[in-house]
Amino acid sequence: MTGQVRTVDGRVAGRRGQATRQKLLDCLSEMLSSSPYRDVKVIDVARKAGTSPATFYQYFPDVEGAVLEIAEQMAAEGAELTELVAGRSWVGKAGWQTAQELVEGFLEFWRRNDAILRVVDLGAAEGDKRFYKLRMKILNSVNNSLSDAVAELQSKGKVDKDVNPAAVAGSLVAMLAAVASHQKGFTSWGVKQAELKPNLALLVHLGVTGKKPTK
Amino acid sequence: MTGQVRTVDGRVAGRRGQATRQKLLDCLSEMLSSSPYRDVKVIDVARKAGTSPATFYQYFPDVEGAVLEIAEQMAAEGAELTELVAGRSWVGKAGWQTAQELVEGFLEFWRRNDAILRVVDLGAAEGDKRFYKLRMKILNSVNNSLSDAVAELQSKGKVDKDVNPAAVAGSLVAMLAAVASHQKGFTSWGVKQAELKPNLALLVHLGVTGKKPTK
DNA sequence: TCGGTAAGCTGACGGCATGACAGGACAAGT
DNA sequence: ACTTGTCCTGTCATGCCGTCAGCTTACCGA
Repeated sequence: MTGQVRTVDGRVAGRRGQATRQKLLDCLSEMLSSSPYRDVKVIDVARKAGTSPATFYQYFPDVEGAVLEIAEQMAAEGAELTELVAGRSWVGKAGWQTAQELVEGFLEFWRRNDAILRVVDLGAAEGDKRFYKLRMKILNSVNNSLSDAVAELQSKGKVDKDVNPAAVAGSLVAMLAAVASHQKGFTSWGVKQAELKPNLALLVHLGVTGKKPTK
Repeated sequence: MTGQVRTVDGRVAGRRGQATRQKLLDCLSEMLSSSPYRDVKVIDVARKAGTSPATFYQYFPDVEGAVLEIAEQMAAEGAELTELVAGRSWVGKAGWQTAQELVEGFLEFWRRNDAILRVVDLGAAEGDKRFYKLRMKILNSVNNSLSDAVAELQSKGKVDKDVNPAAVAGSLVAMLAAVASHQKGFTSWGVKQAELKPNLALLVHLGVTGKKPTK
């Protein structure tokens, strides 16, 4: 089932090959963190991995292809985001707790993977379907959970009927992602990291429930 | 005062030179809309403008430099965003109106300039100070207005004291920008354009005032 | 009208990244 | 030792980058 790892020309990769491949991915990942996407060259990645450009092209069609691979791995790990929202309560003090933990976990995940997420975001915004589906895959768990929570509160009459749960959930998730990408930007608006989180949590809680949290 | 337009090697650009320069910028702008940022080459831009790569380098240090120029022009136009928020009321029906018009105007502005804004966003996220300041310049008017609005409501006791106006405003602006960049993404979550706007307006209103709008 | 001067443009070039291929090195089984 | 298939790299044609010298064009004052 788990499709074997293959080289570009169709051979199956053995133990050594997979190690090389992974090393290339790791080095690419590092490069993405330290220099602008536009300037990341195959030759640099290969050099850093102690191999040659030709080797890189044996495993990946181009830089973009390798980035997709890294992103795919990250998306798999991103399942951890599900735990932040699945089956949580959004009423009373527990609701405030849920919002806080969601914000905390989301920002942490984004910070840990910011370099690749930046590129995924760019690809998605440019309309590349592969990146775009990947972005959905990563955000889906959170998005669906939030959407369900809104829909449930709505069915109980606690949220207005003309609210579209998917739209609200998507917007909140987009907000979290954007703020995470530009965390540094906030400091120059005089907002400290620590202050940011509770305010974000407040917005999430307001968006989901329509009410201020009880703390 | 208005620093004369200069070539890279210090000459002042005359009428003809400025026209060429602008043509290059226009063509670059077009290219950014139609192909991924990473694949935009100087030679393509030059060809499209009916000139040679050497001419491009006469006016700009590199692609990034030219993009900054385009973004700068756009930031100047972006003053129109100020009108969406300056001196508006956030109470009662007028408040709902303000939120709606802000969302509408913001999305429109972003859609019109999405290609350059994508690149600015990327540059800012990568930590490039020039892009980062540019992004602030564009968003500042909206951000400051929202921040002021929250602070005012706060001083009247209508918003909790532990809310940080700048953090809330910044987060809302980031949300608007992110949603605008990924508008297409929402359609595959089953959310239509037309549905998106009122829900965004709702979130903005909730964030600023802490209350549901009266419609 | 006629230089003189500065603006404007380009051909050409060394340098480097890309992407493809064929062939050599290596490990594992027989 | 020999075979087989994996793994890596040297090499090469191609194409973009970024620079420079030098040519053309426009403007201006005498």
